[in-house]
Amino acid sequence: MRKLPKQQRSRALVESLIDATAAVLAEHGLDNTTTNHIADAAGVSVGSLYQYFPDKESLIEALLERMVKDLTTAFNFQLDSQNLGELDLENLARIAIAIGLTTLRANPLYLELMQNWHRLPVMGPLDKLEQYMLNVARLYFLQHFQRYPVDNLQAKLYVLINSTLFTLARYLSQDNNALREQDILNALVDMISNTLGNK
Amino acid sequence: MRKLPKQQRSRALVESLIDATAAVLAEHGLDNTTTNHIADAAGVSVGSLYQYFPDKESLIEALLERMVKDLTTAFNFQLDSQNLGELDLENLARIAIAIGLTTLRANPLYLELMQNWHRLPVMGPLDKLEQYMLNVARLYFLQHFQRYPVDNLQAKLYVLINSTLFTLARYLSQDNNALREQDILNALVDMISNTLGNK
Amino acid sequence: MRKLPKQQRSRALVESLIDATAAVLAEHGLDNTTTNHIADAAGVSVGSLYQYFPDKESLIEALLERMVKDLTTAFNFQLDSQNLGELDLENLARIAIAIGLTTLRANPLYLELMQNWHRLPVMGPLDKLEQYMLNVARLYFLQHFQRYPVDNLQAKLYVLINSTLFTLARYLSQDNNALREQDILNALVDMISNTLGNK
Amino acid sequence: MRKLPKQQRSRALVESLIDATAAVLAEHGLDNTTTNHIADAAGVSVGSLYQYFPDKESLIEALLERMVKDLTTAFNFQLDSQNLGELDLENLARIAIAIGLTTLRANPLYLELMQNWHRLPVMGPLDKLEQYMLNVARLYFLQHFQRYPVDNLQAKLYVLINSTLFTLARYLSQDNNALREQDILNALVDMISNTLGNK
DNA sequence: CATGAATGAGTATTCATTCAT
DNA sequence: AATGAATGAATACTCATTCAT
Repeated sequence: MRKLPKQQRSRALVESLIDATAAVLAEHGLDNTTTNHIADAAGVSVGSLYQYFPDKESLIEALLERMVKDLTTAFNFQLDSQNLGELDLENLARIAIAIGLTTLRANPLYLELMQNWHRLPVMGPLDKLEQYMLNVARLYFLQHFQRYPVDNLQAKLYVLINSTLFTLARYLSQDNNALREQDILNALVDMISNTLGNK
Repeated sequence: MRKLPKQQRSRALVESLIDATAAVLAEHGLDNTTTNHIADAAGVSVGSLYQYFPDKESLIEALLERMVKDLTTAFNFQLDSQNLGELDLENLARIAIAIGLTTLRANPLYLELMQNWHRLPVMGPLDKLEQYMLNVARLYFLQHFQRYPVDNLQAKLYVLINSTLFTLARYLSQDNNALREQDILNALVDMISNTLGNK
Repeated sequence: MRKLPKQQRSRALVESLIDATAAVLAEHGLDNTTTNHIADAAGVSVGSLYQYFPDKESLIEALLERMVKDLTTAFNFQLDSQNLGELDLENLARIAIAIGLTTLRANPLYLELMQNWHRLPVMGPLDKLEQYMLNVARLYFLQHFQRYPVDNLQAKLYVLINSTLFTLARYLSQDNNALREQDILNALVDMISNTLGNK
Repeated sequence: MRKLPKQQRSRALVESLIDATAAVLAEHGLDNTTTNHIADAAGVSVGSLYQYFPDKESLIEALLERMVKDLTTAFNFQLDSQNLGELDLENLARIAIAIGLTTLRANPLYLELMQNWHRLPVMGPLDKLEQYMLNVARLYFLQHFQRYPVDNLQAKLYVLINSTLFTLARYLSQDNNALREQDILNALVDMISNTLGNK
């Protein structure tokens, strides 16, 4: 019972450092993000920063990991609360993408992050997101094999998941967009359901 | 008549600097690519480098632009030589992707580049490639409107083109891949033809 | 009576900190010897370390002092046990040097220390060793004035003692040595007895 | 003829950087000697410093090397000008030591250096001095073998040379000295001639 | 136009030391 | 007395860019 405070403080510090990383990243841009800035923004000394993170990269990685975790948490929550398993492919895809967009939009930083994703020094966490999506998708198809028998499923899932993730990322990172989000959303959903759905 | 030599020299110098950028990038990695290295590799002084390129980024940008140009040239060549206009959607997609992969593989540097694409300081040229593909695709559909009437064409093309480009890029940038290239290719082609083709 | 335990603990802690300093020094090298490492190795917090030593230098100084104390203790022991006073100069020198080498060799750390002596931040304890040797030597000559009347005794002792100490230190700190220890020893003894002995 | 200026400038810069190293070392002490200070003192940018020296250590090494070179040059000069070969051992030793002291005293920095010699990060150049002295001594004995046949010559020279060098260094590095330089000098000469001279 | 020596702002990281608990 | 989390000053080194020759 008396151990919690210390661990809580540590945890809080770690979180606040990731927050600070996000804030500095958003304000100064990736190139002007220094460890000293981050420490300042977190109201902590640089020394403390290095007590919790081995180097600068790991901070950005942690930030990305948090985003991925937020996304998967949001998905899991919906998967549990609604009976997503009952939905058909099209609606599932639509809802999944909507959840993703909502989660990203909920935290302005994540949008900033998406706008700079191609300059981040680490992509590792993306692999996790890809994996998570692949697993969820595989599970879904295991349960609905009858309804949606698919050739070459593995490759198709890989292609569709990466397509969706990167297309959304690119769409969000382009400022002036002639295309409406609704149309993009529809196109993505079409793409997914047409590729996987049997006709 | 006396101006040409000079312009030719300029042009040759510019090319050799881009070559050098590519070589240094491939050999030393993005992080150890310095302007001095590039100038050395090109057999030129740094000063001269800055005579032709305003900064380091522009060198990499030029390199990317060249890649994009190689790609579009290859596409154009095939588009002209074969009667691609006669092909159905599926075969067109398959051939287009094959051309892209062939062109990238023809220059080992381009593969290196793809493996580091997410760390490049510039993405600009990608826009051009996207634009080019969009234009070609639009043209194709203009000519085959009858055969392939498509709702929401603009958005679908945007989504499909970006999906294809980034999925390929990611596929090429992942070293150990459980998926065979052939399967990826098929999945991409399926995705494209199913999304655009009327059923 | 109740005070002793506390003082004993203090004493034990001080010793264990010096031990730890020695161990860390030997294992990580002078440059990677940090106060935190030392505290860890001693199983104590850094705070406690600073309760007993004002700064890092003082730890190394204490270590050197211990070495000097070990040396003088060994000398004293032999001086008492044998009747060194009865020996002639040559044998005295030979035995003294042998005692020194034996003592240094008995503790592997001391050898490490000698190999880095020129990088140690403190030389202070050396003064004490020099003083001790000077005193012993002076005493010896006081007792044998008749046998060994020497001009300029003070300066000669200073020169010989420093010569012996530093030459041995340098010899021990050079890894690959073409010269055999025995020859060095003989040369040193010759040097001492020829310089001080009357002819 | 047109190449000289550039090389001369380089050479001058190198020299001035070594001078600056010496000056900063003397003024701020070894611990507060930073590469930026040195560059400032040399009236040069840090970047330039690193164009000529790979790291900080190499600067100090160069300084020591210069001192060693000054010493050997002074010795060589005297060896040539006077017929040192004709001198007897005692006078040779006396003159050699005097030359050393004179050379060191001629440049106040060298004295500073001697006072901090045990804190210098490099000892390399000392090896060269030792070697030089050994060579000179060996040559002398080759020519005077008849007059001075010596047992165990190699070891004795090693011992005497290191003894002399380090004793002088230590003497110069001790501020308050009860002993007069003259006495030290005599003691050293006695030590050398008695150890090597046959009686 | 070419050169390449010179620049110097910029930054990640360490570690001796302190002090609130 | 003990702890160890927090501190933050301090520093070697890099590299894009400039400009005198």
